[in-house]
Amino acid sequence: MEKYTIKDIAKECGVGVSTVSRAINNHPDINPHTKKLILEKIEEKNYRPNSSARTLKKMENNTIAVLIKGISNPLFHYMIDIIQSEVLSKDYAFILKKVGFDEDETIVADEIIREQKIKGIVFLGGIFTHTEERLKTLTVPFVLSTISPSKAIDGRVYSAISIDDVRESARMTEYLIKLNHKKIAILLAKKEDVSVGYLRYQGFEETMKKHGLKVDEDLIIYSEGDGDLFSMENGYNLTKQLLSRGKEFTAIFAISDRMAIGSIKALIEAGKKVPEDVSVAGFDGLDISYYYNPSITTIRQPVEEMAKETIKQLFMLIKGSDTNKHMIFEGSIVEGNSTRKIRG
Amino acid sequence: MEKYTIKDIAKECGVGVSTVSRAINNHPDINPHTKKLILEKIEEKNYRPNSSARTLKKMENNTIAVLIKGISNPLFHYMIDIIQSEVLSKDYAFILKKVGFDEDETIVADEIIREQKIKGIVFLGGIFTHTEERLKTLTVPFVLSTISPSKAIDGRVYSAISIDDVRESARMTEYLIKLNHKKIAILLAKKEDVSVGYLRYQGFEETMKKHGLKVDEDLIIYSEGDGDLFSMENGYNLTKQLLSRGKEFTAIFAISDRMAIGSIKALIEAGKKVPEDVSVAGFDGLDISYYYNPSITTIRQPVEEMAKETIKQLFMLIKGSDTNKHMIFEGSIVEGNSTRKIRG
DNA sequence: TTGTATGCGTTATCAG
DNA sequence: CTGATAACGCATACAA
Repeated sequence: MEKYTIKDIAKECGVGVSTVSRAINNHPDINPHTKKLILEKIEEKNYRPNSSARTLKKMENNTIAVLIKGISNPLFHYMIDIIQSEVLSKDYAFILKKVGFDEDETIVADEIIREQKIKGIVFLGGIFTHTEERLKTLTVPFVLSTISPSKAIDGRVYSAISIDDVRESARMTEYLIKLNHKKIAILLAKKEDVSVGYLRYQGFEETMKKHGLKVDEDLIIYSEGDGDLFSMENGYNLTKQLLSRGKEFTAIFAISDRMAIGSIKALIEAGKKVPEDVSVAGFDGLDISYYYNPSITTIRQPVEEMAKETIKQLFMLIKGSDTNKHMIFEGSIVEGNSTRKIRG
Repeated sequence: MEKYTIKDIAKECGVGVSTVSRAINNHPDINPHTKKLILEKIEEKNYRPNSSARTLKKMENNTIAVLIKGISNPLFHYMIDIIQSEVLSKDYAFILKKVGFDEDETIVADEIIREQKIKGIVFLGGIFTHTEERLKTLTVPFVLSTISPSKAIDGRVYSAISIDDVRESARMTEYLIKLNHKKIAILLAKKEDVSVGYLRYQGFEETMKKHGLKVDEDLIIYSEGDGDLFSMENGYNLTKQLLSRGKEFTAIFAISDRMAIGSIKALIEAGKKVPEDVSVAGFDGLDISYYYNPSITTIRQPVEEMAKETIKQLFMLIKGSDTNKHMIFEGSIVEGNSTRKIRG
């Protein structure tokens, strides 16, 4: 009972182990009758091949690992759902691994690759802090998903699925400006951030300038510390900081929906009404942005498509393609009740 | 480069493989000098032992698997965080596996056990639909976490960490009644539910009766269909159903915070104000219940403690304990602005 | 303190 | 179509 192996199956069926192996792995050259017999016995005894022995022998492991940075980001839940089912439908196993905000995911990836001989990796979330050197050490195909590429690194060494953060941020900024907002505060990630945070700021700044509007330094709020900077809590704290500066503003652009929620909370606590006194915009297009009160104006990321494309790209690489692609998806404004047109 | 094994290390160091193995596994009987030499070489070559070979040889895999049903439930994110770090701190590996709502997690567990020879399992979330028979097939220690035990099954065959859903639900009902609410609608899971959904209804019903209040059949809304019934979307739909019945009510008790959010959304859309026209209460104590507008009155589950206790129990079982425990944690009311006192 | 040899459960090769 | 047997990489009993 304790260990029940292929040998036991073979013995009980009166055949050799290789025959059993053939039955398990759907090899063509096996007598259908014997095969049926074996499979029935396997079913009866509830036998399952030892995966360690299997991967040891085959020196390959049909497994895709998803390394997720920020498991509390609801944006990823759909994606995981889709990715998992896509992976399983291709008869690959699926590993989900949470990476801490202070961990280097390439190191985690490297360990998994060496230890488990997996076939591919999806890096989900986090910001782009990888050096070209480190990316090159990854010996299996991988795709960066919802992680904006860095211009500093040769794009040919990695595949990425993302939106154009600069463009989408500009889109939102345009929208706010069209509503006559001129004094727009923005809640950002860390000052040193070179990824999502920086890109979204860039789109904001460009658009402001394009419209001849000045970006007031005092209305730019950077995050500090570690942990999940895109959280409600951080949005809440940043907004309190903003309010304490005493500067006038008519709109807040939070670079995530969750930050926007925290921001609205802080505003309400301070006795301000949204959108009557202040308009607040988010980014991501989470469900909660619709269900929040007021519903939040946001940029919707096409998560389903992005998840599917992530897997598609990954499998193309696994199947031998050697051209890394950077797929940029288009977001869209979802108008909520957290923003309003003010007098110009 | 492609495959770099313990043999290569041994060869390059001019020692035998067993010596290398001893160095890796911190065996006592090894010359410190040789050990240092070997470890340096390992570092230099970035060698990592093949985990398949390892577990195959040892026929054991120091791994804990968490099978999570409902990855979008934020309640679980903290727990996973804590569980993962607790597990890793004990030098066990950690596997996270998402189980679909329509999947039988005991079957998934069984597969992992047989294939991967893991040491223990945490079932996180979902409802208790396991038969005693199936639970007994599980050959490794496991703990049901945040899953309310079923009275129908001999408690000695499994360990469980949970709150007392009946008691906590009663607690919330008491609270609403104290605010003079008499016509309370309740949003539930499926009618056939024998787990969380049923237990929370039971606490509600008992408390209503205790106070001589009648439970109006028309104010009980059951969910239908599959998928995540505790979601915002479902709360939204159930509330629309409730409203369409045209019955009078002054409060809604949603059995999850997310349902409560959906519920409030539906009420607002219908032109009702929360809490002025209708009070809404949730259950779970998610962060969002604080950040929502209005903040939501809810029952806080002590997730940190529960997560820690889950792992503690699991490891006690792994270490040889054979007494299954059912730890019941106490929740607490968190008063928000979604409920108010009405005239008695 | 060290090296050699064996076997963990499986798949692949090759001879029947 | 089938069965014996050799690997896969590692840990360990045993010999040195």
